[in-house]
This record gives sequence, structure tokens and C-alpha cells, in this order.
Amino acid sequence: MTSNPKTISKSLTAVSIETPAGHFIAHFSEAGLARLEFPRRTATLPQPSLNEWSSKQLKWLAITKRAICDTLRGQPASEFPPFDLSSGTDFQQCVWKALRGIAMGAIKSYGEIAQEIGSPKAVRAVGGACGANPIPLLVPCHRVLAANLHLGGFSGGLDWKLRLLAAEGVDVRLPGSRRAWGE
DNA sequence: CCACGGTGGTAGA
DNA sequence: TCTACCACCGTGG
Repeated sequence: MTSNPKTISKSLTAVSIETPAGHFIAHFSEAGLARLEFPRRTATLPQPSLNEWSSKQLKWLAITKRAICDTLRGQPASEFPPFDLSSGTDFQQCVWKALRGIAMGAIKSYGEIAQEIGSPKAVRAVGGACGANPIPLLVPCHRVLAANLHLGGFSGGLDWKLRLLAAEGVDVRLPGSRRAWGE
């Protein structure tokens, strides 16, 4: 019963995706989109030669770009690429699957997710799994808030979490008190 | 507002 | 193994 995801090493192909909000970096495996990074200040990646890509991956790339742009505009994506979430533990994959069930504009709490996956007390662990989500934005961990509509955290920086929620029309109890403005 | 204890899962030693 | 983290939660000042 012990799956050991860390022993699975996969070769990933990274590509930068240009959007109105900056350059995201997507990593594809043979199975699908495996990782997505928010735009950074620091230098962007050299673009790999696209002719080494399978037509399969080129298609995923187009779908991914469309899905990112739609989500940023607060519109439901019409299509997602396949996700390769095999890097996660069983528990994490369980959580990530639950995250995918949260519709755009909807929110859930860490506690609700915990309940949903059948481990009602594993609340902190759910937070940990959200933080380990390799595909933020498209696996919508930004739609998970703490209790009482408190913001909680976000691996990509809380400013992103706020921005995404705002785009989806969700208003959050703002952290005038809640500390930590993650960077 | 703050402090604290109870939590379950992970990573590192 | 044991231990020390945590994107939490509820309760009590």
C-alpha cells in the first residue's frame, strides 16, 4: 500500500507560456501537464526547439495556454490538458482530485476538503497538500480558504490568490489582521 | 485581538 | 524510528 512517488523520475519538458499576466512555465511529461509555475521576475527559460515535441504535447500546450488565459479572465476553461499528478503521495493526489471538483467562483475550506476525502481531522495535512500542488491555477488550490472566509496561504504568493479570487468574483475577508503577506 | 492544545501527513536525521 | 515542521480549527481569554 506504500506507493513511493519519489522514486519515479520522469523527464519533463519545460516551456514558457506567454499570457497577459506574464510568462508562466509549464512542464510536460509523457503523461500530461506535470507542473505549472507562476511568472517570475528572474530570467525566463530558453524556448526548447518545438520540433522535438510530439504532436501530442503540442496539442497539450495549446490547450494549456487557453485554459490559463480563460482562468485568469474569470471564465471557465472549456478544456484542460491531461494532468500528470504522479509526483504526489496517495493522500496528496486525493486532495488534488477534490480540488478539481471546485467550480470556478466557488470556494471551500480546508476542513471541508478534509471531510470530503474521508479524513475529517486531517485538516492541517490538507493545507500541506495544497501547498504541494504542482499545478496551481488549473488545479484550483486558490479556491480553498481557511475557516470563516479567512484567506489562508498560497504557494505562489497571497497577492496571486487574491487576484485569482477577485477575477472569479469571490470576496474574501481581507487580512487587515491576518498576518503574513507571502512573497 | 492573542494563546494554546489537538490534530494528520511529510520530510529529514 | 523519532522529531519537528505546517497554506488549520476550535475554544477561551
